[in-house]
Amino acid sequence: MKPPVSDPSFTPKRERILDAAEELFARHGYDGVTLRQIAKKADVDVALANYHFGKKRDLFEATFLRRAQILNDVRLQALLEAEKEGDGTPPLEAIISAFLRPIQALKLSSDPGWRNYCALVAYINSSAVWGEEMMHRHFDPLVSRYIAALKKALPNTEPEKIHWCYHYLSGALTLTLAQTGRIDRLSEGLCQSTDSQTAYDLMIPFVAAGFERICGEP
Amino acid sequence: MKPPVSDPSFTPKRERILDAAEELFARHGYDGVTLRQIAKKADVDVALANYHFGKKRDLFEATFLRRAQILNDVRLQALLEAEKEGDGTPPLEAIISAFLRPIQALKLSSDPGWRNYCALVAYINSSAVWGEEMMHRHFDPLVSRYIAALKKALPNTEPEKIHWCYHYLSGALTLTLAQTGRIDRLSEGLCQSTDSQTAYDLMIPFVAAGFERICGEP
DNA sequence: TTGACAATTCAACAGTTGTTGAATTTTACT
DNA sequence: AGTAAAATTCAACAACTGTTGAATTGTCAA
Repeated sequence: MKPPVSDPSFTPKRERILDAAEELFARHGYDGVTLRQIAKKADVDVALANYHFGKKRDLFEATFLRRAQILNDVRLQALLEAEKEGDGTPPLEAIISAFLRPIQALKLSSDPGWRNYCALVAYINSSAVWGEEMMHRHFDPLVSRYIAALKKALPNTEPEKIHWCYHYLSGALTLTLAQTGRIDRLSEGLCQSTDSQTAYDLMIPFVAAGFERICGEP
Repeated sequence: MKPPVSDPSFTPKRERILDAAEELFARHGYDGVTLRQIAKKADVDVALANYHFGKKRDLFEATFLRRAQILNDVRLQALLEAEKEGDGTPPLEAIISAFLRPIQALKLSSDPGWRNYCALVAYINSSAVWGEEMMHRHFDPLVSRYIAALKKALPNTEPEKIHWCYHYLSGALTLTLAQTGRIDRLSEGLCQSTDSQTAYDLMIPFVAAGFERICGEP
């Protein structure tokens, strides 16, 4: 029962609560999950969630925050590397790759928890109740850096258009993260929601072409 | 208290329940809304929802179904018209327009209920629990016709790619319908979630360019 | 007016919810 | 070994949930 140096408040059961909450919140949303369901899945007493995290709302936020910083870090690193390679102004597709590839990498990583977390982010981003506040506080600071890079890569473009294009990108990504299984049904098994490789390989050029059309670059 | 000829089971309070359910379900999701909240907003007794619709789940489905047929109808008409103008094989952008413009038109219509309904569809489409089954049953039959038209407009393209491109289109549309207000914040007021005109004017060429890039047409 | 039937409300149920304070166990340090 | 603190469980609460059957009101044709 040794805590990792990084987190002094580490506890196995505490972590299991977060894992269970991640999975359940991602699938059923905030109101679709009870603390007892979470406790049962984590094989823990109900009261323990309150002891560690306080109110249900705080547990939800803690679940969201646990991996948010990691995601922001790998994304920032990808953006910085793209800017280094591009001498300060990387080409459009490199910026979009730096935005999407880190997510793909995390989903393909050994930790299966990232799949649930991605679905959780999709839920939050689609929700008018949670999305506006939480995404803004914890993701928009970095997203603003991507927007700035896009403005540099697409000069002479009204900022308004760049924001709308990012909005479409965000939508395509969000539905991909949600993994609702609808594309599987609609394509009659031809495509799979879980096929991250194809999903991101095609999303990047798709979105890049959209940006170029709207923002009038070659 | 005269029922419109079209619906023999019409009742003002019944309709008010649907209106209230539409607004609340769209914003807070299925589990985030109680029957008492709906009844209160509709200024009606709780038991009346059960009398008219049965279980809560049935009320949810009835709310979804009320406008689904209308949406499918106007969309089908738009697709047929595009096919007529294009001599059976309308160009790519005409198909995408036939898919998106009807929604824009409904949102700009006099009935403000369509705004709530669009957010409800966004919620359902983003949900792994509801999306797979309900969207498949009630929307995919028509969507398959759009897919077929896309295949005709983009011959020599692997169907897999067309399905993924439609998936990105669906994602961009879904986030637009959700109207979470995030683009307002991120753009610092430069763009508004409620600005359907710009949202769809830009979405159509954005998506068309994406299709062309992936499916290799001029 | 009466009588039927639909629409609506009233009252109440059994089960579940988030949350809390006290009791118990485990951990870590001397 | 002993002890204080942290971690965990136990037991219970008041409030709220969806749902139902009986009672009341409204509607409209005979």
